[in-house]
Amino acid sequence: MKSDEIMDVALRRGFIFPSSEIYGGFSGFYDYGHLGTLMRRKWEDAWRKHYLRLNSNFFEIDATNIMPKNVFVGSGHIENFNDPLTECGKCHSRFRADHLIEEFLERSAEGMATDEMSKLLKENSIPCPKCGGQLLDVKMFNMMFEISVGSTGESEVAYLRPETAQGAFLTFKRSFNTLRGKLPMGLAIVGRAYRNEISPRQGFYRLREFNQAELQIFFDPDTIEDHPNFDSIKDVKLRMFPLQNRSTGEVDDITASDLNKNYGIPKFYIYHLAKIQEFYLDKMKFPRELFRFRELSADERAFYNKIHWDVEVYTESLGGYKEMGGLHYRTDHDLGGHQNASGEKLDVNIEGKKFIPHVLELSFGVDRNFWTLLDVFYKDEGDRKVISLPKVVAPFRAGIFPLQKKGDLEKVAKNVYDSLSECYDVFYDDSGSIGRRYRRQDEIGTPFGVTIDFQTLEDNTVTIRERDSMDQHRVKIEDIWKNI
RNA sequence: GCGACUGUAGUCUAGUGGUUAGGACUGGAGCUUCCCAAGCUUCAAGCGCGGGUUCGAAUCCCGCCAGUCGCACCA
Repeated sequence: MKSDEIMDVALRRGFIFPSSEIYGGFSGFYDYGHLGTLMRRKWEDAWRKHYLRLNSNFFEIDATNIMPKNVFVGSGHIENFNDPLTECGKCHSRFRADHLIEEFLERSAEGMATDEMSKLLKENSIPCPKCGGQLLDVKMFNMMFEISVGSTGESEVAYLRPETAQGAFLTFKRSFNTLRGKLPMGLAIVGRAYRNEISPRQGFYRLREFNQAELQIFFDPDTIEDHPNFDSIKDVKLRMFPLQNRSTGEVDDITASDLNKNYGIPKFYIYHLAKIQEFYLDKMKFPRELFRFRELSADERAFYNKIHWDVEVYTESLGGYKEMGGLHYRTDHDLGGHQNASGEKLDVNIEGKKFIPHVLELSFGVDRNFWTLLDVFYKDEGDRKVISLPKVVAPFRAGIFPLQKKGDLEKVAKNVYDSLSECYDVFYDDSGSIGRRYRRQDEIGTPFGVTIDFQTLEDNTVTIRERDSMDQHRVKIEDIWKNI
């Protein structure tokens, strides 16, 4: 199994570890080791570089992970993240209690207390839809982690954020003012989010504590049909998997302008699809055929998302195309919801025009992207294992090797290491044969090896060895940086 | 959360009531002027956790934790 092989490398070399492992582990939680931390940071930096540069009015902010209950009343999470569940006493299947009541009694169960639902189930002898057995008491299952803030007694109910996005909506008013009232405005947050998954399967794919990179773009809905830079991407062929292709599984290459003309998707949305694809194909170097945008059906997407395509990458270890992120046109759902719940005016007034800005959300799961990079670029070539990570995300840019551990070689190698360390993460290794040291670096994705040998002492040149081709060439020490 | 199966160094694995728990790979130190996993010497590292049965438990029983699969869940 490929996921075992990747997990093997990840554990052995220090990408990720099960959390709290010496106490038996903790399902749905993982720690990042030294390589994983380097690599994730690089992915995040590449993400920042790519998306924040789309517009000079896009910035990163940082918000708290803990927020009071009312925030999630306003966001809708209290209502939508809180499912009343009942379990069959006989076959142990679980069902949404409110759905059963609505179905059997044909009455709304909205806002109904759990006690009342339990009573209704019992009084009307609503049976288990699967085996006819008796249903047990209704319990709320909340996907959010609830915590209490403050000393016991007067503590306030709060939650760990289930997505980073809310921070951008909550600071919208201040951010908009400090950025001097211009739209579009982008607020990015890269950070942790928490969801109390019932059963976090699939190893590293569904976590209870995870990292997100999200960009909320606030804009005037009247401008959605255009984007000032649309012409720059109008001929780009996008990898689209629309609903009507579900049965065939085929991905269509559709140019940006055709998407606009024939599919009626607004240019503002398409522009960002193109930039997302650029990130995956040009920056992350994923093979084109592994990438697609998947259109979600009305059932699959949240009611407030007017347009929603997921970003998917074919990930062998996870068994197919997997969601890496999504592009969500959320309209004024977020700011409108918070305006209603908080009583705070969140509309803007631009040259006499008053409106609540709409939101286009670019949302990515960092950990999933991290895992998928390992998956896509890992190869077992028989006599060596190699992860052909693109330079921008490889934990180390180069390994520095003195051919032998002899006085002068070591001294020169240390100097090379020190000077390259100024701009790159580099790794120094003087133990084992030179071949073994190359292989060690291949396995963690280091693109280059720099070897200091006896010739170096004569003419100041070193060997640069390239990871994927294993080719070597000599360059002067002062030219190394140009060659890696 | 339910059911089935599973858990021996970092990895793979031998061991079915009495073993100094064995091996391979990996890792560390050293030898070899060493450019693609050579070899030699040497060191380190393990029975998931907790109870119970027994004179004695990696081995049998129970609970927990974790993993895989199925069901449910995935706003």
